[in-house]
Amino acid sequence: MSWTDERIATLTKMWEGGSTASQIADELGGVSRNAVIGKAHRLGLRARPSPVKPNDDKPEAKDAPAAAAPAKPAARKPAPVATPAPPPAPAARPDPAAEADRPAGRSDTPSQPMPNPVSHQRIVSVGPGGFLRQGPGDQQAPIPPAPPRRLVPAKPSPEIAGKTSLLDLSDKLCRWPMGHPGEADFHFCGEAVNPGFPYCVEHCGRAYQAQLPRGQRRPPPPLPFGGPRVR
DNA sequence: CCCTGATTCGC
DNA sequence: GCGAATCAGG
Repeated sequence: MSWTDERIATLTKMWEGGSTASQIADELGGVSRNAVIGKAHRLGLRARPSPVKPNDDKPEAKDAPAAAAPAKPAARKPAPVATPAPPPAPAARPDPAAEADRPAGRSDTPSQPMPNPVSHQRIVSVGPGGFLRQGPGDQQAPIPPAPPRRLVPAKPSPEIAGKTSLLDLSDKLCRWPMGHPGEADFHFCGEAVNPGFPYCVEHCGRAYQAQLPRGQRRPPPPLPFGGPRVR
């Protein structure tokens, strides 16, 4: 397998989206987890919570910096090269620049068909309500809402009028979330449930989907990544 | 053991 | 450039 533009794009999106190298690997198919990691690094996509080497940098203070070089594993690295040239490396490098300059190179032809984001069913990473599932290490804003200073009887906003709110839910009404929590018009489906399920028939179709065996996932997947929120 | 990403190095 | 082998932390 070779790294085509599309495969690289998938890799990039999934990597930045927080998918693990393993997930990316068997999503792409034909490549190993190592291959994905190797490629990701070659692409310059690095920096993401690695289990190893959290990088503990507290060098100077009063220690001689010179004696820190040959620490331990000489078994693999011969490298007898005498290169005592420590470049000052003055330029600070802002990382975000690397990913911002991509629009030109893309093959975004108008013939690209991706008209129906609703019908995609990537089970791995999009949850009900359209949230992108991420690893625990990837949470960015742990504290979204500033708590109100005074509790007030939650006046129903105009947007929610007639909608099924949390308090309206019963085991007869579909609990499928519409919109996103925190938004003014967040509510629930409210249709009559599919008996025995928490959702109506339509949303049961969204909630319960067959999981294909690992190796058998569809090879050319419509990407969930970059795709709009499903609603 | 399993998982993870990082790194090295022969190809 | 590629990726298996290896390392190392969770």
